[in-house]
Amino acid sequence: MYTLKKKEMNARLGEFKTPHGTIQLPGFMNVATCGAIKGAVSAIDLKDIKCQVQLCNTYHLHLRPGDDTVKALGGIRKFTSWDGPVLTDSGGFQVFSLAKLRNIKEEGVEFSSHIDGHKIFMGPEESMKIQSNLGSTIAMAFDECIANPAEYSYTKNSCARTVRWLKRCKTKMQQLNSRDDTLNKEQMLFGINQGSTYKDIRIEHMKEISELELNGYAIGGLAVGETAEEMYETIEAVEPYMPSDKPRYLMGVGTPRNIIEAVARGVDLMDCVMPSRNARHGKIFTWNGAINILNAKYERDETPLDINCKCPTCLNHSKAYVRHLLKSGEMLGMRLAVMHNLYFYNDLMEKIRKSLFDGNFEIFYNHYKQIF
RNA sequence: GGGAGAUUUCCCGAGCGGUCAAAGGGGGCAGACUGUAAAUCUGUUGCGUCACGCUUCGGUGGUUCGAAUCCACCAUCUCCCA
Repeated sequence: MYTLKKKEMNARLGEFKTPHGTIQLPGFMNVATCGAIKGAVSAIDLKDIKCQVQLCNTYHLHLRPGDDTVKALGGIRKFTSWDGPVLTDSGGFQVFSLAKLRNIKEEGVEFSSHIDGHKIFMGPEESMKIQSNLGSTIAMAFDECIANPAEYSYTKNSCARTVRWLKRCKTKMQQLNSRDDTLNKEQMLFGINQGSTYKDIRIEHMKEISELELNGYAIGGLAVGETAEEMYETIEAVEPYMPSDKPRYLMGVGTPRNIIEAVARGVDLMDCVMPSRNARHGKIFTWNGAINILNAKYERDETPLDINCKCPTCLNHSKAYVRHLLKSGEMLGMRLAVMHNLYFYNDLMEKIRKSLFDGNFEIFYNHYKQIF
């Protein structure tokens, strides 16, 4: 259940009660695609990096270890030893990212496994079944994330299909939630808005899916090649049509700047691989902008990654040490960098919430849009 | 003591007379990364007044219009025979 506590500009301070814990909004979801945040970060570390929600992936966990296995082991939360909320992405994004390995039809999508090439079929029913087996807190609707740029007519047809798929998702989930052997009978469902950068299609699509009374609504298909300005304009166009009593989730976004811009436009939830992936590649987020810790100038820098950061890495280690570990290919280097970046993102959300609570989000926004 | 082979740009390693400032790795330097086929990918890596010129392939001489590539000697290393 979503509660709006305060609003400034279009930004919403709120909270979202789930059976697995309350998520303070605006919030960031930490991406653990295969059941772990890449970079050797375990669920027992998540509290230290202020993580509220984990995001896992239907497609990946279905392939390995298999959603039936996860179910047999008590579900994704028990399996990973994380007792907080988990959102599972539907596999819809893989329709986009595995473009060369798939074939889209009305019933669903045929993939070739990226692991061994074997054929797998996933449609709305399959995705819901898998997510039910995983026992996540929130399941995402199975959608098609359209590549950018996209033809108008293709986009329109695809969105119409995504609505049909969404209805099938809802029906299937109701069925699954009422079964005795279902792990999480209160599993929630979020719908996903698509429409590329065509505002009329976006709005029409949003209107249609908002009628389905889902637990939350996501904006998908952004940050896939369009400019940041186009992304912001798309959010602005769609936002008035998103139910205000439900959480709004902008999928797969983004940079710290993208995040404050999205929050300022009424977005509550985000997720992105950027903090973890960039950390593995040496790009470190700080309150003074991003730095590349691999740069030679940090070879003897004894200061922490960010002088103002209270993460486990910054409290204990220097730039020089993290740089050395990363350069040497030591796993610890990735771990320390990933922990920092994720803490930074979660801390960013916390500071956004505080500024909203204190009534100075606009000052915060204007200040950090200069830096990020 | 005799015989065979090696020595290449930071490292490893191609090259066997011109198209070689010299393949390919590694390392270095820099960049990218947005619901993770991503511990990945891209660029760059002798010097300069940089669409041209200069100096490099153990050393010194030599052959040739032209040498990292051929010859002689020297140095160092490896292996085989005594």
